[in-house]
Amino acid sequence: MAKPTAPKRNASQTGRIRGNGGPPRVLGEQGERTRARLLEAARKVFRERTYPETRVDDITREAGTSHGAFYLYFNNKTEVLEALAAETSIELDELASRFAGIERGEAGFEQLRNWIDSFVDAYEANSPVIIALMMARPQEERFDRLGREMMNTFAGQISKTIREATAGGKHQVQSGIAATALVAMLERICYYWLVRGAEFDRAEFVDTLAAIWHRGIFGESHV
Amino acid sequence: MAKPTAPKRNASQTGRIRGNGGPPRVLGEQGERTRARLLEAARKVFRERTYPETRVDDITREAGTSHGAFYLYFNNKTEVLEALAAETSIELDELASRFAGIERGEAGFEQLRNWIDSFVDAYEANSPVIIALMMARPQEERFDRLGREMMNTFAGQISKTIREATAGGKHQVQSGIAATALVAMLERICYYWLVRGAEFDRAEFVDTLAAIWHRGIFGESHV
Amino acid sequence: MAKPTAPKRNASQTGRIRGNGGPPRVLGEQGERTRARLLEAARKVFRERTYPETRVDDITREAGTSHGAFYLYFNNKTEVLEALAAETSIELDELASRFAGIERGEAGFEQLRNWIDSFVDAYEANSPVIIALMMARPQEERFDRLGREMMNTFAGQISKTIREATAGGKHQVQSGIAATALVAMLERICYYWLVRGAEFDRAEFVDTLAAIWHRGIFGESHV
Amino acid sequence: MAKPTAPKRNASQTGRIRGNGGPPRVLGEQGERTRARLLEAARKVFRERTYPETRVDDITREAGTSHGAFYLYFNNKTEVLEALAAETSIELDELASRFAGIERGEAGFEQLRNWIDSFVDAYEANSPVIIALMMARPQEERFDRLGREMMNTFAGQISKTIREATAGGKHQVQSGIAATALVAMLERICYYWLVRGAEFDRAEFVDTLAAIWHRGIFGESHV
DNA sequence: CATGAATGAGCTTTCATTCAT
DNA sequence: AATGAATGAAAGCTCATTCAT
Repeated sequence: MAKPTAPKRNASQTGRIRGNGGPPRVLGEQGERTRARLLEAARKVFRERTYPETRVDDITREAGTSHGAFYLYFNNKTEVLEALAAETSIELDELASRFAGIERGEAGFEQLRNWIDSFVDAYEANSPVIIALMMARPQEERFDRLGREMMNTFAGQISKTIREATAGGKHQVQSGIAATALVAMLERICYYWLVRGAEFDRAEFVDTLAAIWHRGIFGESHV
Repeated sequence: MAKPTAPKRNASQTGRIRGNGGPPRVLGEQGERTRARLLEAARKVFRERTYPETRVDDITREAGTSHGAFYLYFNNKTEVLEALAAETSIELDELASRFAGIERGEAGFEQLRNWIDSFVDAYEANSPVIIALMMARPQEERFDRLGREMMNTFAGQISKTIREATAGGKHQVQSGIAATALVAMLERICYYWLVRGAEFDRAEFVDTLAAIWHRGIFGESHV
Repeated sequence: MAKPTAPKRNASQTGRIRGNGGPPRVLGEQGERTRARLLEAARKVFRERTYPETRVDDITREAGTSHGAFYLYFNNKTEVLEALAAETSIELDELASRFAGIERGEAGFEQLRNWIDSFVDAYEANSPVIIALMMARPQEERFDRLGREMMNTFAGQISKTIREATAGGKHQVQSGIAATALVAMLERICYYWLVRGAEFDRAEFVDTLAAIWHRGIFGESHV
Repeated sequence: MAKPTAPKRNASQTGRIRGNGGPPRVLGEQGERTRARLLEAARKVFRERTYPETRVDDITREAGTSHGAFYLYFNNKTEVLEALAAETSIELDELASRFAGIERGEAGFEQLRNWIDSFVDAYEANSPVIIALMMARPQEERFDRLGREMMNTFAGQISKTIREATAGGKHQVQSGIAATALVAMLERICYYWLVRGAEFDRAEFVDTLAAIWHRGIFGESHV
């Protein structure tokens, strides 16, 4: 009875909730629940399969919705990641801001250990998103940009502390590079540990990383 | 928008040339040349497009061969990467072995600078392979394993040096973790710099990284 | 890129309001208003997007109703067009009937001009419906039939006049074919002009068309 | 074995024959045959189902090839129509050029009959393409343009003849409008007759159309 | 050795229609 | 009378791999 429509390359400006044309359409309670279910499912399968490897069907299957429901709440797969990234971003920004107070000396070391401990938690909780953003190919502009921003926010905070700390010393360090390097190290080693399954002891892990950071920021090697 | 399927292949991944049952077909001179051309082409397009984003067609087009020729020399796409990885592996092993002699003190710092400088060169030359292996998902067993091996070889060497250097000092460092962390740092920051286009000055870059490594390996932060 | 499916509907296409079994639900005042709003919205978006390209959502969005409301008043998309076609049909029938009086000679030419002028107005007002019906594919039985009927009603009237007018003359004309041809011409050229944007001057347009009709109906070419 | 690739929105520049990036790839004999088979199949199913209603699968099924083969020769459905349109275009241009010699008077009437007879043949042979182009929605730029061009080429030729013929006479005709109108008439009435199945006698059809054209171009109605 | 045509599973996305509230 | 969430059958397109020549 219904006459099939000719497919259009340039998708019509339709879309009910995925507000391509109209206002972003406020979701009802049930809709909000489904959307949340989809996000949670996405987070889970991204973790299991990696973002690029995840199929929309993996998400809906996990969420227990129909395939079509997905496109009721997101225009495409990238949008889910963006939504999750927003949450992650807030969490990481907060973490970065807590770096501000890190001091020199023994007390600082203790603070660093705690901070790194928190980083590990945050990484574990957000790894699917962090990884996706950190591994974004330059072609994926959105994610590339998000990834850079995340890195910059983070490294920026560290950089400031390094700049303040680095009074003199023999082997000077460029604070921007050093900060980026330290963050990169933290991110990557968490990846090896938590994702790729390297076997480290958490206490040793935190201690060691804290030590390297401490030396990298405040210290100068004994000559 | 389509994910190509892996038509059930019972073929093993061994043979250097197709026909996995017989003895690894020996290549004539012309065959060797074609194979080399394909490898070089692969290296080039992997750099431009990333391994997972590269299509077999991209490689053959670059190599100027027919599409079918590819499967004359490789059983599948993964094998090309493996072949390239073998070359990379040798180069990196050699680099790692040169780490053995790194000493304490000022002289060691100089050695470190040179070594890191070499690392940067090696990274630049081999980035497509390194990245592919470092980003391999656990599901991709072959690459996952190769990546681990690469990392282990590398970190193992560093680890030994650290173990020897770390006599005492306040904040003890677990040499395995530290080594992995330092290598991870080096790999990742090269990625940001050389692949994702962060703007660092090479001299500063090398100096800063050398300093962090030096402190991380030999040093203890001033308290 | 997807063609929506017609989930098997056993429902007939009759009822003015859903629930095809019972008597055609009488609408309250509010219902009548909503239905009218939907019809008006449909007419508007059909004009902008073409009937087959219009999504039910486009209509409800324009009408400011919920998506579901649409199916409260129409069994499916085709029914809206049918409803609009009914209105158009009346208007065109009336126009066709006014053709009856067209006379021979100079006076008739003037009448023809006026009549064609009215046709242009009617076309402009009803183009979305006319186009949809005229372009209906044979598979779309309903529309195909409606389109034929519209054409027949129209051409029938013209045909009669031609039959009466064509006394003798050299090149005989089959009145049925001629009438259909003239109507087809009028419809199509209005389409080029008003829809596809050909640039014609209205006065010239009406004069020229009137002349061709006049010659076609009454005239014989000078030999 | 093969690692599925992440889908990319911006399709890679790949494509072997469909020369999206490289040179248009010359087809071998077999390829040429398959391409021809696909074109012929497309022409057939376009006729049965209408261009917009035709699915790529309909074409490949008819051609007896796999779905993928289609995309080996055409980038998408529109390209097939374009390819067919090129052939049609040549045929129609040739037909239009043959209009040049049409004369006044009785001889001209005979010429016109023959010409219209040829038009009917050409229409019958090319209806799927002609219809697709004539019904192209303004949004489909390519087809819209092709359709206009076709119409202009045609009407241009007629227009010239009308301009030359129209010496004086009472009811002046704007040659551009008249030409477009006559062509539109011819196209549409062929559509009703040959596609929508109106029942006309061919001889009468040709005679009647020729008469209307003759009067329209040369004649003036008897007053 | 080499070619290039062919295959087909599988992915993303669309939208008419249904239905619980 | 109205809402808006959910469904699911297609459609277009991609590309690793196979194979006849």
